[in-house]
Amino acid sequence: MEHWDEIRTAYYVVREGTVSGAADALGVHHATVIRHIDALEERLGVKLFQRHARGYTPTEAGADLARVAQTTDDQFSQLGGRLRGQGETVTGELVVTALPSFAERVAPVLVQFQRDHPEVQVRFLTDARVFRLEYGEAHVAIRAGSAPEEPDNVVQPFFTMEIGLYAAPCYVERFGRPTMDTLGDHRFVGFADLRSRAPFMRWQEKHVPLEAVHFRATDDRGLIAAVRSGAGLGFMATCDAHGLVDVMDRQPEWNAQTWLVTHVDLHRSAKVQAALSAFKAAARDWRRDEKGIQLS
Amino acid sequence: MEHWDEIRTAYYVVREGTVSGAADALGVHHATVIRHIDALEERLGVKLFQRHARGYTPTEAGADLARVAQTTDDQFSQLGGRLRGQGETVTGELVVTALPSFAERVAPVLVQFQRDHPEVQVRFLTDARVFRLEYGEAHVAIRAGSAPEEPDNVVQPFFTMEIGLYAAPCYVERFGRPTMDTLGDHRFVGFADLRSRAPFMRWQEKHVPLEAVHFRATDDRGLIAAVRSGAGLGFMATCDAHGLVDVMDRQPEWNAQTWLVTHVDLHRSAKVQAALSAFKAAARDWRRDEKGIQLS
DNA sequence: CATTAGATGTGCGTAGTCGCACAGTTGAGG
DNA sequence: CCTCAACTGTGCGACTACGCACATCTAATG
Repeated sequence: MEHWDEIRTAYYVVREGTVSGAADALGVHHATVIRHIDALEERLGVKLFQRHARGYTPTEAGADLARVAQTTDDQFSQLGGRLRGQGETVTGELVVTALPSFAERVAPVLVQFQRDHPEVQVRFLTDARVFRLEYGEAHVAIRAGSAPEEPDNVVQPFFTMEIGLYAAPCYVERFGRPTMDTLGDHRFVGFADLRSRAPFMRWQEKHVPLEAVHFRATDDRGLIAAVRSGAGLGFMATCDAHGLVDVMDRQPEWNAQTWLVTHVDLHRSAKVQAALSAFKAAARDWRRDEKGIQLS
Repeated sequence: MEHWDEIRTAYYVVREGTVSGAADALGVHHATVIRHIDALEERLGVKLFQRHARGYTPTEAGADLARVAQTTDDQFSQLGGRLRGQGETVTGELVVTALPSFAERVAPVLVQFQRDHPEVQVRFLTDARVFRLEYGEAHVAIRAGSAPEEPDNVVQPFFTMEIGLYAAPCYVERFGRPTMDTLGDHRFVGFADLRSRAPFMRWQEKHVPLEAVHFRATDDRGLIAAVRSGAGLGFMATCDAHGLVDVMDRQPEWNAQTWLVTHVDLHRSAKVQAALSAFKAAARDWRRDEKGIQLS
């Protein structure tokens, strides 16, 4: 029971009553219809039709086949409508992945997105490991660092996370503020992973002697907690720094660029497009807010 | 949503997870599978799979399609089993048509056939008009007269209905028995339709003057009733003649040959074959009984 | 790190399938 | 009774779609 096209042909012959009518309805030549029927009967070893010069009348076997094919045709029609519409409606699941560090910034955007599109179910995966878009693990990934260059991934700039060098008030009270020349005299907080590719860490590696880093944390949360406790100077996003002291003029090379990454196969779908535009709108808002803060 | 074969291909890709696996399972080259998927996605305008070097993972659209195609595959498999088995099982309806004259002889055979095959529903159509096998009006037709020669009909001899010339006892008492020379002096019962092609009627036309036919009936039942009432001499089947007087030596040329006719498209099916063998067995029994009667 | 097995993707030649034209047949209608 | 229209059926030519071979890539394994 392979060759579903032949079943479809037989179904149309039952529906139309004649080979010619079925051929017209199918948009093929009537010789093709005859050949399909013959092949199907040959393969099944059962006569599906009684042939006469005025048309084909189905046998019981043919009528049985037509009933099954009828439901199949209906189901496929519905499916076709669903699939075609799926490109234009925003429904189903939206899977977004990001580094845990971005959770606080990204989550509100997703919550708002879900409110705007009540029919989507948002799944937000935060994990240190890199989810693979080409395996369908997520629709949208938020990546940091240099622009990803994997093939089949469409990459768009998201936002630049502004980074500053901060210290707890009690630390400043005790050790003062650093200058470019006195960096080695301060205590720094860094990442445990020495090979971190964060730009501010590259800067730290270059300008701060290794022995000046007295505290190392596995992730940004630990780093922030350490800085807040007065462990030393540490780089972090400006938004995370409330209550801390901005101890040095910000340098653009510290900033971490983030990217919105989608798989090319999913990028065109309306759902992903809607999510991307929501993210980009949020990024615009953030930029405006920062400028507002700067201006004020 | 035409091209059902492509849907089937996509379904197999979802099932197997890889294009190559699907190609093996389908028995085609993997290039064909790729082309089918590409064509289907192109036509639908929706990505069904995310491609990567280790295989194809379905998108939501692909998974949706696979669910529908799964049920379709199941239904088609069942259908295939049903249809293939249909050639070998004896179920469904069996439609037999015959002249009303044959009803009494044929009906018992059909009753027995239904007892032997409890799953068939017998429909026995008796009508003067000729049912057309090529339109699917019946599976088996019982015809009388010269062998039918329509194309696409397979014809087998059924039984020869032995015909005798009979009269009611009261008629014989009054007029005696006819000889070949005194036929014109007797009263005959015939068919109203002068163009009857029954062989005994042809004989009667040839040897009995028209004016000797004093009674004409539309069918054999009327004829028999007339003879029984003493209207005159009449031809009828030996089996219908109980209580009547066999007034003349039977001549073979009176006998009516009957035929079992089936349409070639249905002839090979087990159901029709079973019905035919039941009829032929019955005919054998009848011949044996007649010979037994002759011998006794 | 090199190797290998297994996967996707593409150009090319061929084989299978389709469309066309014509023949043959049936049923309807004047 | 004759004509006409519609349908089935078949041989032939063209074209599509298939299989093959090769290139390329990835992940796993030693």
